[in-house]
Amino acid sequence: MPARDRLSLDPIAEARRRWAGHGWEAAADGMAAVTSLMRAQQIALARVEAVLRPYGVTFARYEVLMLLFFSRAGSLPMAKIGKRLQVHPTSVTNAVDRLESAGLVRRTPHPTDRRTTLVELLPKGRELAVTATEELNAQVFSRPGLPPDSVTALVSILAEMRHEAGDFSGPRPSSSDTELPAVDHQ
Amino acid sequence: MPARDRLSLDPIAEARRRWAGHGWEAAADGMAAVTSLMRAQQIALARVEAVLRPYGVTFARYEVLMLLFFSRAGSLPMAKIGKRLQVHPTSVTNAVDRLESAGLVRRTPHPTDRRTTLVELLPKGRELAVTATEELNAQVFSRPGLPPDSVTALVSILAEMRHEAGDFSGPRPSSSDTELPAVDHQ
DNA sequence: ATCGGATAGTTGCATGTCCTAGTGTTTCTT
DNA sequence: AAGAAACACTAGGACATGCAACTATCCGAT
Repeated sequence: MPARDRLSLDPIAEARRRWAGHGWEAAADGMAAVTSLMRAQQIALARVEAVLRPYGVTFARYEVLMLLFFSRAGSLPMAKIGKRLQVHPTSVTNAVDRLESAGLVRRTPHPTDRRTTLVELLPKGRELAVTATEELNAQVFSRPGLPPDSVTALVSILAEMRHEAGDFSGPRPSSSDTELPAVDHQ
Repeated sequence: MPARDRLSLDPIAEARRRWAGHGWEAAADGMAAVTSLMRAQQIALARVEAVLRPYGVTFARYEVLMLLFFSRAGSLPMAKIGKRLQVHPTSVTNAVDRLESAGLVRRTPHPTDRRTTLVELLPKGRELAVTATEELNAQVFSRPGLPPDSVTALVSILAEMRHEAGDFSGPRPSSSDTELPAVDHQ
């Protein structure tokens, strides 16, 4: 994260004005939204990866680890990982390859379905998951650089957008859902 | 964009519940925000790149094109492009290399400062900028998959986040700023 | 006038992600 | 039993990012 010179004006606000000034008013807000999303993701990812780097995992691999961490048996089929994380099967293969090389997970055959291979979280991986998460929580997640209201509003709006894009079919979680007690359903 | 199976439940809402159920309440919302950001960006980027693909440019290169398009002289120094788009100098070199190969821009020496090279938008690049933008406006920016209120709220929240992260030092644009007429200032 | 630091841009290299396409195996469906 | 579908892997390419090293140029301070 190089300390780049900060600009005096918000470049996205400027771009939005230029869009509007060019007769593209109807699309100006959408353009600003998409561009903001790109930049904000970049910022968030950089913060997360900086914390994760000492542990030798990327965010993609950390997500795999956490998925296994929260799974009942501590293991999941490759395909299920891909679906839950919304990534390509090849990306799962790649991520698991590296996690396996690092001794954090292990591939084991599925007991009944011989097509599928299970990914099993090893003790070392479980330990790393906890440690890295506590570090992430402390350094990033518990201080996202926004007031709490904005954070929940952001989550809510993005959930709406993801739902609209077809990420999940169930009811769109409203912000009030986030206040409900944890219902354990598998 | 493969038509992946949509999940029944919002995976991020589930992860948030698990975080909370594990004693990590203070970080649960932040985790959900960061994860949502990642996924939403992926969705938005996929939509944009799908529109841009026929034109042979990526979003990164399209942004360079638009920056030049809106510049007074139709040309900018490399360094200025990097600062405005918040990307590394190497990324600018890379993007300009490809834009130049495609005959969309041209490198020219700076008249007074012989260190800097100017990137000049060529007619073909200007034409592509307009055409691609109109396509993007029609297919993505003018229908972001969110009600207008949510779009402006999103832009506002992300602006707050970017400002907090040090992206720009000026006043944080409030949502009301987006309603102001286009003031042309260079 | 010149020395040294800062700036501009490029290059090479490594890492990581995503995607397509093709392969082989296994399971499900009819 | 035959065909369709699902699962995982491999190879290869495109792309963005980041760091380090290098050259050339500019500019400020002595």
